[in-house]
Amino acid sequence: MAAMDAADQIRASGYRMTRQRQLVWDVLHGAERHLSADELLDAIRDHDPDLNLSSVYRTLALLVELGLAQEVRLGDAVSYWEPAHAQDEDHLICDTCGKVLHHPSELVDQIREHLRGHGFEAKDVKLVVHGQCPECGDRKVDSH
Amino acid sequence: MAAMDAADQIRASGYRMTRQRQLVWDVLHGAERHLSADELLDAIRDHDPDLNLSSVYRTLALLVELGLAQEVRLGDAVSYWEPAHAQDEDHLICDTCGKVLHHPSELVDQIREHLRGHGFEAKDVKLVVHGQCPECGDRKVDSH
DNA sequence: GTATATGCAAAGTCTTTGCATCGTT
DNA sequence: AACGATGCAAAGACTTTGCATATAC
Repeated sequence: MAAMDAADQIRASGYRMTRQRQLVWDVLHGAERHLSADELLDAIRDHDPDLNLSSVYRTLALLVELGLAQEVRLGDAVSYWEPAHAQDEDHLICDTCGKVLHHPSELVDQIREHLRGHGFEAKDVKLVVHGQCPECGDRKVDSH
Repeated sequence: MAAMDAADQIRASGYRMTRQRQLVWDVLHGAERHLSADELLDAIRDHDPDLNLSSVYRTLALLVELGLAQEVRLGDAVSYWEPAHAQDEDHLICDTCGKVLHHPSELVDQIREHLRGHGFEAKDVKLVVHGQCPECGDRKVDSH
């Protein structure tokens, strides 16, 4: 059973596969960190100078509709985007180096269970943590 | 030691106390849920029809500067505002009744400790959970 | 060939800012 | 009286939309 790639899934859903959609998906999928629509456009223009920002937005909306991408709001005015991973509900943002980590752990499940114990049935959990990642923390001596 | 109210604190910080600032503070402080700048304005206009949206924004910025209010981003385009409580780092949003609860618990501390155990020093933790609150959950029978 | 996707420009939403006037100190 | 705060309108940042053209199927 060959895995369906994004192009297949787009076509299988009755949409057309275009150069622009492929570019957006490739860059989004290959990115190490979250990108805003604008940053995505910049990155794509290295490969192909002719792509419009509105196409980026329209493609992102399509990818979200198909469950291939998701929007992330980190607390700024802009939205960031990443390939969809249901488990990536937590975002650890290092304020020193700027990296955004996903914490591959049971943390979100723990939160869910904790809340269930208090009667709140959690459907969607979003955890955004600013702080200092292990690498950056190592370089800084504790204050006392 | 009499507690300093918002008006005192504004004056003590060298700012002037105005009708507009008082209104914003009163409504913000008395609100049961998070309000956007626009909603805040609507609520205030019940008391006083002459208040400009830009004054609302400017007052909110001032209150944040003084540590009296804080901005909350729940995942929409708009910002919401509430009186500052360091402990209110979690927002439980009921998708059925729309209420926003603060979970008065040790949950955020647990998250912090969990992450510390993994080497990430959390400074600012934001937890936004959509789901169903105890009251609304009770009214709905489990699917099997 | 036809219907969908794109590019461009215009509009929309939320927030901020410049400037003359008003109001607190 | 002086200087900070307000109202108004204009501009800014980010995103969406209308429409003619281009392109995938």
